[in-house]
Amino acid sequence: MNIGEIARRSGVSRSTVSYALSGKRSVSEATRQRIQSVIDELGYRPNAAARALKEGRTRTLGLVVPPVRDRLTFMQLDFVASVMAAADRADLDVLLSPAADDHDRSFERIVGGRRVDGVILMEVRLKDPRVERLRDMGLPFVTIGRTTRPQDTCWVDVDYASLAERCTNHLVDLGHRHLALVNRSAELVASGYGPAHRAREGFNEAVARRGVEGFEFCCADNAAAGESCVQEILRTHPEVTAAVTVNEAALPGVQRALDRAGLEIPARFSVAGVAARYWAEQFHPELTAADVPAADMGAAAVEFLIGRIAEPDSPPPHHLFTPPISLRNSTGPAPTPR
Amino acid sequence: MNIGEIARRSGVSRSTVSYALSGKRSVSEATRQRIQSVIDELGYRPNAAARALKEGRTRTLGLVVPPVRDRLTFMQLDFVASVMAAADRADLDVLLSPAADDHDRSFERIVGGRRVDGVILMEVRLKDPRVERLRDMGLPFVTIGRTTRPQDTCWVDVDYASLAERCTNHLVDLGHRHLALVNRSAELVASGYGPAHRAREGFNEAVARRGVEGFEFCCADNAAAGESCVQEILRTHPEVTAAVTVNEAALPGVQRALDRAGLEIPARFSVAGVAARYWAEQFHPELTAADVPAADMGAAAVEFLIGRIAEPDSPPPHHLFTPPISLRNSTGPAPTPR
DNA sequence: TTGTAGGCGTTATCAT
DNA sequence: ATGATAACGCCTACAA
Repeated sequence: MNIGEIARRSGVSRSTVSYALSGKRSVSEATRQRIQSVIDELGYRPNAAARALKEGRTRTLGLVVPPVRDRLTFMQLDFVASVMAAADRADLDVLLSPAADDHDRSFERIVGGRRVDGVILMEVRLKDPRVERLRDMGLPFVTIGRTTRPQDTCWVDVDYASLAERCTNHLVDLGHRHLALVNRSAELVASGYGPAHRAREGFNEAVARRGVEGFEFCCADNAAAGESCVQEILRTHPEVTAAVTVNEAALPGVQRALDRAGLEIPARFSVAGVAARYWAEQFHPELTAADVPAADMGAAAVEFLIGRIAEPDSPPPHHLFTPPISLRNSTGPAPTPR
Repeated sequence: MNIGEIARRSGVSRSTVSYALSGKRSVSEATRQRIQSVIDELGYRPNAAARALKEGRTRTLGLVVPPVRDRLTFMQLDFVASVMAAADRADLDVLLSPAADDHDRSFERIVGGRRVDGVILMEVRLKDPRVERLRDMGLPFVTIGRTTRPQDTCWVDVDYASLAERCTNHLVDLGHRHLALVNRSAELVASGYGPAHRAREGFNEAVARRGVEGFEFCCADNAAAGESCVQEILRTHPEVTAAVTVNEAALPGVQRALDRAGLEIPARFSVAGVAARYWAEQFHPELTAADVPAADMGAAAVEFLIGRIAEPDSPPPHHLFTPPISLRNSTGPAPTPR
């Protein structure tokens, strides 16, 4: 079924059908209705490929997600969901691309084949070849997280440095003098993953300024790793009474390790951090944490991207989210040594 | 950058470039190399829309996911991830459509606009208008879950009836005489959601056959609902000593309610069910459960769909997954009444 | 108010 | 081994 067939059956030309549909020039009410009834009867829909070819745009957004080896974190999933929802509101489709770098076939197809009008790039690293590629292609894009040259790209990000710092300060204020940072995995740190680097900086900064002791531990994004990470903390640094965590996927393991060690939260051990609200509330007692506003970030990313598609040469906007730390029940005064 | 430009710079015709790329007719090694070097230099990629228009296929799969109000369950997420991975392996792109019924604009765009070669439909209901629509369109599709007329569609599903039955039998074998079923939400049941209906059937069947008492409780897909659901079970039926659950998202709440009621698992209360392995292992003690093989199901769905795209008139295959129940530590002998 | 015709970038048929 | 050309379905400038 194509526009020619509709035109034939309506007894008009193809252009009239096209205009009746787009409204870009006036069509007499009588013919408009006749055309519409034929369309309804046959269930005609314009072919998206033909339209894309002619118009030079696809009305589709690319969403580049980390390929699934370790499961996506809730934060990432919330983000995907909110991008979907925001795109849907704007009548845009979302094409998924599981790609960690610019050589992944999927990335190549979507970007090289001009399958999308713009791209949202999740989990960018400080130096990210995909960003270079998109820039070279002249394809509008928004990154989640910033690269090392944030001023000339469009991004949304979470201010991990300041959040880690504030969590640390909160714990020091409560009297804790020996703190651990449960960071993301060593691989992520090694690959130049911004949040991990900035969480470290913020933690180290706060620890130094307040004159207390801080130990950083890298931890893979899963519960088992969280459990063994906390076990290691307790073994190697028994004096530690509080932890800052930016690793939400490790939280259930953190919980379990503390439970098993008989360290009641927050009486004997305090935990504060950054997490999707879901995980914070899943923690027991509920976690004092900065709730990453993944939904807002997804909506902002889509909004930015739509703007850049419309005006590619406008200065790229960005937004650094610094959500407040919700005081819940996982932090308390440092236990008095006995 | 288009094929004409490559042809011009290589000093050949467009068709030669096309054939050099596709290999569908022989091209002399010399010209092939010349063309290739021009392509490499300019970074040319065939335009996907033009190709789709000409070839009549998009090399894209549509994945229809439930729109995000309640968060997607892990099972669903695993499924999305595995579809992505399987599609990627087959060099197919995935277009996302958040749609609960056939009138959702996103569904309409993707299906009506022929944006995809085939569709994977998640969370189908027993009677699902999207299925009718796809059938009418003649677009190949695979459903996750079966409708009431499973023989003439292509699907993969989990055998909830038999799994619920087997969990129930296991608990009865252990001496439990008063059991509860923690089912999915009342809305899902009302809307004709297959797994919820079939879990109920399997549970009722087993309970009747074994001559024990069974109570069904509907429960929304989140932890809070799980907690209040268990509280209600304990309040209204204090004689219940075991629960069968098909609601993985409720598990953390189930756990919390039992903990708070002081009912040790499995000494005082047993739980068995169906869940993504992740949740089963997250439970404490680990949950005796049938682990839904979401990854296998996603891969199978993609495989089926590719087959149907290739041969739309072949008899539609389907596969009912009946994963074994992994005996873990959440089930034990019924407590002796005191 | 409506029709005609060209072109978007590809692939493939028919020539050479 | 290669080239010219028509078609895929749509949109829109130009003409009437």
